[in-house]
Amino acid sequence: MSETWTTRAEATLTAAGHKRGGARRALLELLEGQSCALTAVQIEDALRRERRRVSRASVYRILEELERLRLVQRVETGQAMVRYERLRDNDEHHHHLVCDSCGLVMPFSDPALERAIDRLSERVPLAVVSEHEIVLHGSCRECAAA
Amino acid sequence: MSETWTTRAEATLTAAGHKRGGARRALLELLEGQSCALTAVQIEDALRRERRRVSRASVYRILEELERLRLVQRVETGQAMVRYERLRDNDEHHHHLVCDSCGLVMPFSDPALERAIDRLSERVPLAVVSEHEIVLHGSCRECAAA
DNA sequence: GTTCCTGCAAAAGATTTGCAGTGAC
DNA sequence: GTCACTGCAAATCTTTTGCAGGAAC
Repeated sequence: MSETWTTRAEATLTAAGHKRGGARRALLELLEGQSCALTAVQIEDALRRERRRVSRASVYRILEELERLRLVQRVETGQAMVRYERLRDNDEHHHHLVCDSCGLVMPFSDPALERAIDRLSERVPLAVVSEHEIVLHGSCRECAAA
Repeated sequence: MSETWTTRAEATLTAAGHKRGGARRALLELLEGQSCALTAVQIEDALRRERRRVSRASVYRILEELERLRLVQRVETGQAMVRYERLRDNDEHHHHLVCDSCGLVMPFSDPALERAIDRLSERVPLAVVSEHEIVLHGSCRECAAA
């Protein structure tokens, strides 16, 4: 990738008529470095740890706008809180495994599954399929051993 | 199917040490007849329409217990409210399509996709995969035409 | 100077819990 | 008689909104 996600995000935001802001900048940089989805509270805590305190309201407002611009994707894992992660290019697109005992969330990806979804998307009673989300629930190795 | 889901559910509940109760009975019968997932509020409203008023607290408590006993499955569609539906046999197992414009939720099923998930489940870093959930987002035909 | 950005506090929703009375076994 | 079931009201928790001051352009 010749440009980072953050760079692209800032360009998209500018094109959409947004000005720059410190809170949003901090949030973009945080999301850039994440390998998997975080909740709003986790994001707030992570930023606080970096001494870049951002109010919860701003976290939600920024995430909402990033989602609208298709820069961020919501992930629902059945844990009462929505998670967010940056929308990835196809080649690093992933889905999620959830351990229902301890709440651990892990990413996974599977080309065969993506192909099955792509083929399916043509045959389904939606005019447009813009996104898909797959979550596998179960027990992680640690919890299963316990 | 030689026994209904409701019959099986009541047997499971009895085996788990539960007594009978009117609210739960009404809820089981309602879920039996549904073709797709409902929110707790929709369940409460549907029961009220049948003159079988059940308090919201009971709806949630009953659904929670039914989920624990694997009689009901939660479905998250990114609409701020969790949906619930009875857990179906493999041959009527389905997933969900969501129209992000109007909120319509529709079921779909696809054997090829299920096979891909089954194969995948063997290779994934979870000791046990108990369930999976697939949601496709997009625009329904009506919203896309408008 | 105008419009966007942000934090704070309050509000809004969905879901859960405490308690007291009723009902099943 | 005991323990489960239920409704009501209150509490909890996540997410959203209103407002006022500050910053970007």
